[in-house]
Amino acid sequence: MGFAETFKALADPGRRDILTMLRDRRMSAGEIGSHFDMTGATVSYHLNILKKAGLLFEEKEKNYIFYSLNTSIVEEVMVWLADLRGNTETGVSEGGNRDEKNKG
Amino acid sequence: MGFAETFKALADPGRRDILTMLRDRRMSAGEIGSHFDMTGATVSYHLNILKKAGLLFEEKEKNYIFYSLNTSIVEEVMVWLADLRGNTETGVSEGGNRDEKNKG
DNA sequence: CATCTATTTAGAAAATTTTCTAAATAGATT
DNA sequence: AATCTATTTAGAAAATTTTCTAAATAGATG
Repeated sequence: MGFAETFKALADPGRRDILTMLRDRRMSAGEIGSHFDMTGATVSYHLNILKKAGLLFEEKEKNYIFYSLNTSIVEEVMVWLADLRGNTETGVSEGGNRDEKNKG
Repeated sequence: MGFAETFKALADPGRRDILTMLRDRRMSAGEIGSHFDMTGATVSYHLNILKKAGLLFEEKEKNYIFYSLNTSIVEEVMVWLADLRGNTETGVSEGGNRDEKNKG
């Protein structure tokens, strides 16, 4: 894993659309692909990018493969961003901030 | 702006390091560059990517250019991710979720 | 004003990403 | 077992990103 892969995966608008589609329910690769003007092979490529980034779960059933969103990775990214921003609520820094700051 | 540019900017480890360096204080291009094994021109390229993504502020002083973090863009990304994850606290969807879900 | 310091811009090479077509895999159906 | 359906893998072409060197800009200083 690693944030590089995750942010890279999130950088593509089509891949973000895929994640949004999977927000509420799982979908097969084919159903996902039907929303795009792309080859199935290309959709498969994008699904693989998202999967390697840890953003998708995969379940094989019959000849289908169903994909769903891994929200825990989404949350990991949010935590990283929250630390970058600086923790405005608590006045306490989680990461590498060793100074007196964040008065609140 | 747009999320594509922002996520793409965040995808590079060096660029994330730059943002982390700027978490607490502004720094000049040269000071930023001194932390990396790269040409000044390359650092300038990365700073420009971050700036175009909306992640940096720029202040010119003397012959220096100081960069600092734009936390409001960081927060916009966090909001997008929070919506993707689904709003687990309130049970109310901000985005395109029109179903009964999120029991709490 | 010559020139030094800080930084960016230009242009090209190298590396990576994205896309396609064609072929491979694998389970389902006849 | 033949073949149909869903999806992935392979390999190559096209597009984009990253990096460098060299040159340009711009303000500061002797």
